[in-house]
Amino acid sequence: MRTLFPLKPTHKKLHTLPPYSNPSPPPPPPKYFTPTHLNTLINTAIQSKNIKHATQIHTQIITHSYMSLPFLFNNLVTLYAKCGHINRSLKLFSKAHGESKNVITWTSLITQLSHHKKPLQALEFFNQMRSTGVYPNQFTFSAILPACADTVIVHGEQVHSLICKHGYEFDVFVASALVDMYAKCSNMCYAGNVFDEMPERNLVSWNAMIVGFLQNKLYDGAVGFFRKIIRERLGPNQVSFSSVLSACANTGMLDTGKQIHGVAVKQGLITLAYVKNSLMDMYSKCGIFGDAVKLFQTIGDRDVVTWNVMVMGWVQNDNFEKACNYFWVMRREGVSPDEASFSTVLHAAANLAALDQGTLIHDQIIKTGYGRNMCVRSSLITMYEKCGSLADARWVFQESEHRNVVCWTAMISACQHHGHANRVIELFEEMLEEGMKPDYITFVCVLSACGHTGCVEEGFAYFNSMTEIHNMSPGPEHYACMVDLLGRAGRLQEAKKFAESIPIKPNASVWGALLGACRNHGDLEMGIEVAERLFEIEPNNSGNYVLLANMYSHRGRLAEANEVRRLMRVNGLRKETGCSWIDVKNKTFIFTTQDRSHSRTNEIYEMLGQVEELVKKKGYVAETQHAINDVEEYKERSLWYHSEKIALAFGLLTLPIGAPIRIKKNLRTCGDCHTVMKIASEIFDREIIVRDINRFHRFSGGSCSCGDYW
DNA sequence: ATAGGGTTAG
Repeated sequence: MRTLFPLKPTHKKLHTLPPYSNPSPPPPPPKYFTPTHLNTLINTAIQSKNIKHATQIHTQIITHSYMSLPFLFNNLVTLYAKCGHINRSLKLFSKAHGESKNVITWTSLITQLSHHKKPLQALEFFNQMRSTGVYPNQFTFSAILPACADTVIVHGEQVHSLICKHGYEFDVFVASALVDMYAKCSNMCYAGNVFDEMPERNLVSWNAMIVGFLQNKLYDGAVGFFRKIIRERLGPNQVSFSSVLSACANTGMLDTGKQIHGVAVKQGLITLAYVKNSLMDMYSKCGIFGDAVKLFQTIGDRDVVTWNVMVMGWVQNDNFEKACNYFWVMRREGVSPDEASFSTVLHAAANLAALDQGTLIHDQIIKTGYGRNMCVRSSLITMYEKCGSLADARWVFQESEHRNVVCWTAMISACQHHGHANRVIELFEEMLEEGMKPDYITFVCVLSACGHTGCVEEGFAYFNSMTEIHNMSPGPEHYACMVDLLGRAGRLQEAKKFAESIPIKPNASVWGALLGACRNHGDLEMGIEVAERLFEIEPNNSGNYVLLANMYSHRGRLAEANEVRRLMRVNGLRKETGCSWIDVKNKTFIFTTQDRSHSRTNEIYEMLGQVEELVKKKGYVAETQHAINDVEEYKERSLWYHSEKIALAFGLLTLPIGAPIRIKKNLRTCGDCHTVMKIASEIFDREIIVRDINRFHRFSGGSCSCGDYW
C-alpha cells in the first residue's frame, strides 16, 4: 500500500495564505492645489491604479474649477481608464463641450479603449473625431492601429490609407504600429512591405517583425530576424529575447535556444524576468525539464509566470502531484495566481481525479475573481467531469455567460466521457443553433460519440458536414474516429478500405483504431496485417504487441503469441503495469496487479474469493482473451488479480454499506473486469464507478453507463 | 509602438 497525493497540508493552512494585493496607504490631502500639483497626483494615482485617489483628485479639480484646463481634463480621462473604470472616462468625455476636446483628448480616450480591448468603440470614436473636424496626428494613429489589429484587416487597411493621406507613413512609431497591425491580422507579407519601406527603423520595428513571425507560427522567420538584430549590432532587448525564445520553445529548437541563452548572458540581460522565464519555458518545452528546474532555483524574484512555467513543466512530465504542490507553494510565497495558473493547475487536478484538490482550487478562483474567464471555466468543467462529478461540470457550464467554443467542447467531451452519447449530439446541435462555430476538437468528440452509440450514418453525416458546411478539412484524428466507428460496428472491410483511402498520411491512431476493431471482432488475419504496419510506424508502443499477442493466444496460436512477446522484449518494451486506486477516509490506496502489499491482504483476497463465487453463480465465465498467460488456469487466475478487482474487494471491505465505490485506473479497463463490475453492482446493490484512462464507467443494477462501448 | 506562461480530444 502506498498513499498518493501528499497534498493535505494546504487544507488547514489556507487561512494563512497571504493576501492578493498590498494597497498602498493614501497620501495626506493638502488644502490647496496648483494645477501642476494635481497633475503630479494624477501621475502617482496612475502608477498605483487607486480608484479612491482618482475620485478625490476629480473632486479637487472640480472645486478648484480646473476642469477647463485641457491637460488636467485629458489626464483625468486616462486616470479613470487606468484604474479600470473606462466607463467613467467615457462619461467624463461625453459631458465635456465639443470645442474643449482637442486631438489629445480624443487620442487619450482612443488609447484607453484600445487597451481595454474595445476595438470597435475605439474605431467609433476615431470616426467621430474626424467628423468633428479634428485631425488625427501620429499619436492618434499609433493608438488606433492596435485596435484595428483586434478586428478585421479592412479597418487596418483603411487607416493605413488615411496615414498615407496625412503623410505619417514614414514616422517610425506609426510604421512600427502598422507592422504590428498587419502581423496581428496574419498578413506577414504586408507587414514585411511596410518594414522594408521604412526609411528609419528602431528596435521596436524589428521586434514587431519577430513577434509577428511568432504569432503567425513562422518560427524560422522569428529566429532569422533575431540573428539579423545580432549581426547588425542593434542590441536586442528583453522583448526580442522573450519572443525568439518562445519561437524556439514552440518548435523544440534546443540548440538555437542554447545559443540564445549564451547571447543573453553575454549581453547582461539574463537577470531580466522576461528573459529568465522564457528560457525556462524553452528548456521545459524542449524536453530538458531538469535545466528548467536548475534555472528556477537560481531565480530569486519569481513572478507568476515563473511559477506557471514550472507548474506547466510538471504537467508536461505527467507529475500532477508536483504540479499541484508547486501551485500551493506559490500561493504561500505570496504570489497571486492568474488565469493561466488556474487553468494549468486544474488540468493537473483533473488528471489526478482529485476532487478535493479541485474544489480547493475552485475556492481560490472565486476569491481572486478569475471565475469569469473562459479558459478557467473550461478547465473547471473538465476538472469536475474528470473527478467524476458531471453534475458540477454541468453547473459550471450552465452558469457561464458568453460561452466560447472551448467551453462548449469541454462540456461535450464531459458527456462523452460519462457515456451520455445522446447528450453529446444534443449539445452539439444546440451549439450550432446558437451560431457557435465548432472547432477541430469538437468534431473529434462528436464523431467519437457516434462511434460509441453505433450511429454510423449520423457519424458520416457529421464527418461530411466538416467539409461541406463548416469549411474545415478533417485531420488524422477525425479519420481515426471514422475507422473506429466502422470498426466498432463490425464493418471491418469498410474500415480498412476507408483507412487506405485517406487523402492525408494516416497516423498511428488510424491503424490503432483498426487493430482494436480486429481484436474485438476476432479478425486475426487483418489484425496481423494492421499490426505489421503499426510496428513500423510506432515500434515503441507496447500496446500493439500486447493486442496482437492476445489475439494469437485467443486462437490457440501460442508459438506466434510468444514470438510477438519476444519481439516486444527485444525492443526493450514492457507492458505498462496496470494500477488502480481508491479513496477511503481521505486516504488514497493504490493497488497493482496481484498486489499483496496491503496489511489486510488476506481479508482482501478472501473478499475477492467471495465475489468470484457469487459472480459465477450469476453465470459469469472468465473472458480469458484479455489475459496474457498461455495456460488456461493461470489465465483465469491472473484475471482475478487485476488491480481494479483488488480495489473493488478493498472497497467492499472498507467503505460503509451502500456507499458508492469509486475506483480509478491508469489503463483502459479490460472486458473481464467490466463484466465482473456489472454483475457485482447488481449482487451487492452498490454503485461502482470506474474511471479508466479514457472514460467513466458507472455500474449499477447490472449494467454500465458506457453501454458496453469503450 | 513591441514582450514571457494557459483552455477543449484520443
